[in-house]
This record gives sequence, structure tokens and C-alpha cells, in this order.
Amino acid sequence: MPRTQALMLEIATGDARPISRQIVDGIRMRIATGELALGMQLPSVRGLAQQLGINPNTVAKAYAELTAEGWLESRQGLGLFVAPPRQRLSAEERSKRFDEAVTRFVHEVVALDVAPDEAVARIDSELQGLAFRKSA
Amino acid sequence: MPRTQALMLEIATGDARPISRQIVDGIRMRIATGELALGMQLPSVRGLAQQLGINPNTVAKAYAELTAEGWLESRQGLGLFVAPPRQRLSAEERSKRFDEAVTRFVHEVVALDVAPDEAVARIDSELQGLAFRKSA
Amino acid sequence: MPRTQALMLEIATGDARPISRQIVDGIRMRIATGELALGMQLPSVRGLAQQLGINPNTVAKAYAELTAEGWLESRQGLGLFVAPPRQRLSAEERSKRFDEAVTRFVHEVVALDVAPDEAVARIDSELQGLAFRKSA
Amino acid sequence: MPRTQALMLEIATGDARPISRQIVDGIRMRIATGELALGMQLPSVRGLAQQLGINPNTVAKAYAELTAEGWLESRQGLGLFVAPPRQRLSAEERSKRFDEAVTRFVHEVVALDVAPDEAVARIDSELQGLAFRKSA
DNA sequence: GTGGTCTAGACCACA
DNA sequence: GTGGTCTAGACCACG
Repeated sequence: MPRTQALMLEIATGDARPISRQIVDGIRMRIATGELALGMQLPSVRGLAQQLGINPNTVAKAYAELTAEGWLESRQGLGLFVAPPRQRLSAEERSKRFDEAVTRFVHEVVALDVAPDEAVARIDSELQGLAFRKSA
Repeated sequence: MPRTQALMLEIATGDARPISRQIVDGIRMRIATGELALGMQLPSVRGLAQQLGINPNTVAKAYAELTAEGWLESRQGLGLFVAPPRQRLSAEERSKRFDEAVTRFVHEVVALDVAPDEAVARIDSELQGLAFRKSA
Repeated sequence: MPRTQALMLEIATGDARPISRQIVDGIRMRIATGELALGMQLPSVRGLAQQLGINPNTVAKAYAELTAEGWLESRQGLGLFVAPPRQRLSAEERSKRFDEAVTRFVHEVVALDVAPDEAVARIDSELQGLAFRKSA
Repeated sequence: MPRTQALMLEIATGDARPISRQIVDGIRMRIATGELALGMQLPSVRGLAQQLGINPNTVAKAYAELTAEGWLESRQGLGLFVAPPRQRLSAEERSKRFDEAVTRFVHEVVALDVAPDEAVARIDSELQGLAFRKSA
């Protein structure tokens, strides 16, 4: 399996999310869309840290979270690799988190006084075109 | 105009949002849906703090944010009242915050491996039925 | 709800487990047995770190893991509290991890040439007497 | 005595254990169950490394550990052979390692909220059917 | 070379 | 005061 190329991740300083969060989101998205395929090796902690100009510990933290969530798996001394898909969370847990995400988004839409149709259309447009991995 | 009655706000300890955020979200939602009508008076800082069993500073902070966002207006010596609709945020600011909200929601959907159709349907359903104020 | 008293946790330097792991295991066990009851507040990150003579970051890491696993919940600015029990993992995930734990233990029993009866009796004895929380 | 045939060992990439550990566990288990009988010769370091597609150093390290533990013995210039049963570890050392294994397993059971009865039954079932070598 | 852990010290948001 | 994040630098096990 090939190592990933430069992994076009970018850290946006203006982004409200913490850096480690941006890394987690970015990599998770690339795995979900298949851009990072099963078994591919990720950039090394030190390598990605240097590429992004951040501290290796920050990358390590992001990688640890992705590993705990089951998206990556570590092979000692070799590196980190994209793990096979699996349903890690119970239905209730997923439902709970999804509810929270929906509530948060709806509150923001209300706060910004965005038209419901526009909000729905935007979400629809963003989600279409994403190729999801089949869950095991 | 009548003062609001008890203002059925509830602070959920299991909620991931900070308390001040829960207050802001709750009041904003009630204004947006018309449950809190234009000109109605809000509970005093001390009164609401006591009712919710929280620190008055936290209520004051929430009220300040709602006032800054244009949802409430202060009448010196009388208290806080629901303000007439207006557009406080610049187009850029609204667009930026909306983009962030969309990004956050999409990432959550991906992380939870929720089907795009289901996510869109859910947002649509939650937003319908909310009566929005007309923006100025 | 009362704050926990000294929380008799001890860090064993001779223990093969990393310090943060010992904290996670210790607290999880106390929650499972009910010694730390629902809603109780945990020692502060800095407080526990000082009590154990370790770095606050190490405690924070352990707390973060327990929070991610659903045993604790954070209330911003207030502290960490024992969360209500819930089944966070899917049946497959729990089964997978349990299989791994069994395999690891069996391998160790074989390596040490411990009599099967002795191993079973020991596990039985250790698990009995633990009062488990009822899952929601 | 015959050399072992292919030694049906498999390295599972999804396994959390380091590769050397998988080899040690696998061979030790086969000796304990009698699948690898006293006096049988093991595959050469290079041969096994090639068969498994891993680094020869890793195989060498695993063999060294098994030799140190008394499961294998080296006959200069001939290769490695399954050694006669003996008790290498001191009582204290065995007891300490066994305690650690028990502790680890119990913590996993608690973390996964597995019923004690189920855990005991599973360990019992896994250990029965394994034929143990008599200790010297 | 790889990831994993720990320490030290700083800054932030929240109450 | 609380937890959360980031940086910096060190040491370890594994391959």
C-alpha cells in the first residue's frame, strides 16, 4: 500500500476550530470520501507536523483521537494506517450525537436568521457528492 | 406590554453547551418563534439567575450577548425588552458564521456516518414549523 | 452533590501501565462499583495532579479519555462530574474488544503456565463483590 | 525429529499487539498445546521472516524472548528447537505477571460493562480444551 | 525511522 | 477558580 502523498491538509488560523480538530475533521472527511483508501499509510506525526508548521504533539493528539474512533489503526514502529470501516457506536449514542448536531445547527440558523430553505439547500448541496464508505 | 412570566427556560446539566450559551439559544429561539413577542419585558438578571439556580454573572453575560446581537434592547432603569427585528451582522459576518455552522454539521454527519438524505430530511423537518421574524 | 473526598487513588511506579492509564482504570472502577456516584464532582485537574505528584496534563489526558468514553461529563468552568450510565459502544465493538481482552489474558496464562482452574477461580473471585452500575 | 512445516502463523495487521508479540504468543501457544512437540525444530529466522513478510530482526527478537523464557533452546549451528518443560520464572515473577494480567482483564471487563458471569464463563471455556505441558 | 507517554509552562473560554 | 488547547523538549518501545 502506498503512503499518502502530501495530504493536502490546510490549517486555517481564522478557523474557530482548534488545530487538532481541523486535522481530525480533514482526515476523517478524506477517509469517508475514499480519498484515503483502506490500508493507506498516513503521514508520520513528525512529518505532518513539519508540513503544517505545528507541534508534533498536536498531530499526535489528532491521530490518537482518530485511532480511538476507529478510523485509523496503529502498527507499532511502522506507522498509522486507514482502518477497515466499522460501526463503533451504539444506535442510541449515534442518535444522541446526531440530535445534538441538529440542535446546534438549527440554533445557529435561527441566530443568523437564515431562511430555512436556504439552510436545507446548502446542507443538501454539501452532502451530495460525498462518496461514503460502506460500513461493515 | 406584559412582563414575561416564568420564562420556561431549563438548564440541562448533561448539555455540552456552556450555561450562558443555553440561555442565549433558548431566548433567541423563543423570540424567533414569537413566543417572546416584540416589546415584552424579560426577567431581571437576578430573578432569572435565582430561578435557574445559576450565577447572575452568567445571566448578565447572556443578556449582553443578546443585546449586542440586537435581539434585546435595554431601557435605562426599566429593564430589558424584546427589540424590533433588525439586521445587525454584516453580510460577510453572517456568511462566515453560516459557513462554519454548515461545515461543523457536515463533519458531524460524516463522523457519525449518517445518511445524507436522513440528515437533510431532519434539518428540513426541524426548521419547518418555526415561525421566523421578518428581517429589517 | 458533594465533591469527592481525597479519592484514594495511588500511582504505582512499578506498574507496567502508564500513569494516565492507572488513573483511567482507577476512576472507572470506582464509578462502576458506585464508590463514585452519579453526579458527584471529581477532583480538579490541578488538585489531583498535585495530590498524586504528577503533571496536570497527565490528569487532563486521563479525564479527557473518561469523558470521551462517557463516564464523565464536563461542565464548563465548573468541573467534571460522573455522567449517567449509557451503552456507548455497539454490540459488535464490545464483542471485539472483549475477544481481544480474553485472548490477551489466555496468552498470558499459557505463558506463565498457570493452571486453568486457578486462573478461572481468580477471575471469578476478583469480579465477584464488584457492584456494577445498571446500564440505562 | 522433523523440522516444523510451514508453521501456520499469521500476522494480523488489525491486531493491536506488536508483531513480535504475535509471534511469541503464537509459538508459545502451539508449544503449550503440543502442536509443536518437544525437540521439533523451528523455521529459521530468515525463513520465517520471509514467510510472514516481516523484518528478520523482529523474528530474531521473538525467538530470543522465547529462548530466554525457556520455551526454545538453541543448538549451535543447527538451529532452534522446542525445549523440555521447565520453570524459568521465579514464583514472585510469575505471581506478579499473573496479577497484572488479572488486573488488566478485570479492568477491561469493567470498562466494557461485561457481566462477571459471562466473563468467567468465557475464560473457563477458552482455557478448557487447551492441553498444558506439565511443569518441571 | 515509527508512535506513545510524560513533563513544563503558557494562553484561552467559562462561571 | 474550572477544563481545553498548544508548544517545547525529553524518553521509551517497536521494527
